[in-house]
Amino acid sequence: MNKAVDTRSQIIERASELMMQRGFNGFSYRDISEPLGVKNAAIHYHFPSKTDLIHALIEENHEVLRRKTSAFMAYGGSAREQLEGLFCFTLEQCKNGRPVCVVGALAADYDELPEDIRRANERFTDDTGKWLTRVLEVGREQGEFDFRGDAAGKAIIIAASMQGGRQLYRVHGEKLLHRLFSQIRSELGIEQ
Amino acid sequence: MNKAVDTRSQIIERASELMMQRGFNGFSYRDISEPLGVKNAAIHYHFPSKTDLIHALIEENHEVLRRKTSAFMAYGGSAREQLEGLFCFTLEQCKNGRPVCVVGALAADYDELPEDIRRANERFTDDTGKWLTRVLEVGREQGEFDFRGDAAGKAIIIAASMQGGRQLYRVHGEKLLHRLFSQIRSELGIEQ
DNA sequence: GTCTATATCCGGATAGAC
DNA sequence: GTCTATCCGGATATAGAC
Repeated sequence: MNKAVDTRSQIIERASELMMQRGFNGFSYRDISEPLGVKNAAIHYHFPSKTDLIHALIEENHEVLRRKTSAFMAYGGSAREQLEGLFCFTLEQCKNGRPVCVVGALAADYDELPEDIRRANERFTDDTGKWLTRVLEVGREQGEFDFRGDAAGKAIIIAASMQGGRQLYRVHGEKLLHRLFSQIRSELGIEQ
Repeated sequence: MNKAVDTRSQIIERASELMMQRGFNGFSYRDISEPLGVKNAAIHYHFPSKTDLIHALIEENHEVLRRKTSAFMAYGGSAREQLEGLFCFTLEQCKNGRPVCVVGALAADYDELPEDIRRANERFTDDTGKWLTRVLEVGREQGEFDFRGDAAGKAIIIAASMQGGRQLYRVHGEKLLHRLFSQIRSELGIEQ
């Protein structure tokens, strides 16, 4: 692993953090280069334009999600644990200064974004929705969850509320997220 | 109503639209002044700084919400109608190029915002939560809704999912919002 | 692969004329 | 109350040296 690879991944890491903190228009190249101890030109070398950087960043986040969820999809496991993992992940991200998820961070600028970024974003949310639907289905089959109706519909309201919850976290803090998680558990028939 | 008042309110109107479209950092004074046929300086006359403008904009939106909801709070009415009004309002806003609500638009930049704007935002979301909780309570009392547990918790998940739904609207379009609305209705025991 | 230096543009904001 | 003119800082991006 040479220096270039290292710088490249550090840029993506820092850019992800900034995106989730401040959105697409909320950070500059200096916010990345300064803490990394490199110059703006170094970023342009790895990613010619800002949209190239964003594209790489979405793919990277997608890849992380894939790794985290593939084990469950392939071999089965506790649905309850998967759900709590989602809650935990969301809470940790918020606490670590990443209160806006990638999709949310891009939402504000969506129609200015190039087509390929929109596609990448679409695939990302699609995969998340499918994973959550599967968790709900498996959880019901295994008797961990108790709910009626369409698992896909349930997945939509949960996924949407997690995104909205991140926004409300900013305004009302951690307590609100815990109340949201409690409500979701309660609606899945999980005694707490 | 003289010219100044008119310009002032037009600025707020246009700024609201831009905020909900692109977020705090996503628009400039030119985006406001050009379509209004005035110069940037005119905006600075009415609102010395950008945060002054944002503050006025939140208050204005809050006022609109207050007017829309006060009748229900004071005299009672159909809770179902109120809920459908919320759905309709959200969908119309999305379709009219306002896919991000004020809270969401500010979320990305929240910790850069001055204290008074944060307060205004807090009051806004508080009032929304209280209104929705009341709608759910009244709806259950009147037999329009059927759900168990805490109405405030239900309000949180619904409010959060509406905000998140707006973000997902960008990625997956109107169909997703309709599925979200259906799911909420179904979880409130409303036959469709 | 990373640097320095620079180009180009656009942002919010202010001063002062009308 | 709105204009013109201007300031100043910061943004993305490029050219060419090392």
